[in-house]
Amino acid sequence: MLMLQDGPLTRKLSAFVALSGSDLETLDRFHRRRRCFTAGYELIHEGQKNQSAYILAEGWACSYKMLSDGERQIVDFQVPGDFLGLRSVLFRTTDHSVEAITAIQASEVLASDILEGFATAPRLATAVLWAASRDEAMVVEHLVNLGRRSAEVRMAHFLLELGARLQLVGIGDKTGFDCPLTQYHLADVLGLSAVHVNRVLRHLREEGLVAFQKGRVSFGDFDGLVDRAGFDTGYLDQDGPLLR
Amino acid sequence: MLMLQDGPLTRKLSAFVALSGSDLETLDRFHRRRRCFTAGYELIHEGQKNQSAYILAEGWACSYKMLSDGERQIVDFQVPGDFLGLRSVLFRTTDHSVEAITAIQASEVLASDILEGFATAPRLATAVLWAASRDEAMVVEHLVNLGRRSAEVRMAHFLLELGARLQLVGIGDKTGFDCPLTQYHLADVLGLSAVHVNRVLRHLREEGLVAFQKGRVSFGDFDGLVDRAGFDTGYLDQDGPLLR
DNA sequence: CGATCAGTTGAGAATGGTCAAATTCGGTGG
DNA sequence: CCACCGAATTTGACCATTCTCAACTGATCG
Repeated sequence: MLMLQDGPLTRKLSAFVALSGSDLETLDRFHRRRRCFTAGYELIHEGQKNQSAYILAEGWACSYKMLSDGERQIVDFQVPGDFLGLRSVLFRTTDHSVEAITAIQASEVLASDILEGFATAPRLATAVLWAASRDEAMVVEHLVNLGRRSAEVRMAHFLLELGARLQLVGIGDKTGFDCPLTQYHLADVLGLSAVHVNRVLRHLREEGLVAFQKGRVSFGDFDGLVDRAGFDTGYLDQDGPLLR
Repeated sequence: MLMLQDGPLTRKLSAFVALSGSDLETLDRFHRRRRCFTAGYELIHEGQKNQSAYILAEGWACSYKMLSDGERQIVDFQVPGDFLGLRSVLFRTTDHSVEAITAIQASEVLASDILEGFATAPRLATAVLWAASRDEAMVVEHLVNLGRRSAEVRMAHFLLELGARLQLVGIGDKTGFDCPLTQYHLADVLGLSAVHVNRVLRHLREEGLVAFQKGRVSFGDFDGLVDRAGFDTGYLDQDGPLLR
């Protein structure tokens, strides 16, 4: 038997579906085309056609849309173990862009890899669809965040969600996590100005709930923060998919 | 050959993929379990398990999440030809609720219907996946709407999107469409207060761009409204799916 | 040692929310 | 047909959150 990779994607999927040896081999074949990109590189461009997808192995990325007035709305961040542009590989054009936030390593996955892989490893297929469904649930939760929560609650909720995602792939724990985002990134994902992000962070820090400083998020009072945010992990830990 | 139904879903899917006779027969079998629900009935409840999905044939519905403080964020409205809870049928639990806005007629679709149907009619499968992908793109666009657009632009954008969707299923045209939504519905989808919704509507009406009155949306100056909203239909009319 | 970029802070302005009170409208019972 | 009810809409006054502009600090980097 081969030495199989044990990357963050494997770790994430295994938390929800018990993958067989053949599933793991198929998943391993997804990682043949390893690529490196520098921080700021735009991997996927809105409106472009016939893109490939990637599995992020190392570093952070974000998906976003630009508006005509030059403003940007970040839809979501991607951390190790996440897919980049999975939907753009199944449908010809993509409706948003994806760029690297840090220097990243990612495996390029072709549409044919996915289609063939799913045919031979149905259990893997359902696991990947589960992950895609979770991503969609997160987008919906962001929508609620933007529509109905105050800046401070929004920030608290966002940091908790990010923490939960990172724990799942073994990065960070209850005390906090390393985080390469700038306050401008937070502004663009939360629909706030960078100035207000700064004020909100200060307030949360002064209350001893979370500190966001020098590339690290430190939870000072985890339960207090959960309470403040009204954070319910329900949308993150769904049951496994239908086909067992 | 049977007399096949020609509902709004058929109409919508046919606009993007040429469905064969056998696709249409399979699609027809999705419509065997016709149900009626009164206005306000909650078809799908957040957190519930093993739900079925529905195809909306007549009337309007909305999907939403409630917050702990009693506020509501509507994620999207569903109009004839849309699926209700498609994702909740493939994954065990659903992360949001769906309720009927008007009295509605909908066909109940079981997970087994979908899986069997997709096996025998792959072209139909890709068409349905295309529709699901379009729905996802709309959620992302709503996210951008909430995060980065002013109340007035948000409203304009929303009404234009709704108009475009309804035209596709043959309800309404460039002059406007009938619309059973209250200003409270608009507030809950746009993340505004009902009072402010009213003010924004008055302003748009006074400028002659759109009127929202007595259950009808009338476009007074369609091009002017498109301009005001920065509306770009790109995310709605994607190309057909990969498999032709 | 400039230059640049992220972060920080203050002052004033604007967008949108809250509260409260009319007004309109569709239906419903008499 | 009319009176009445409740829901939806409309408007005004005031308030809160968040934005914008502008300046300043501190770190990093060539």
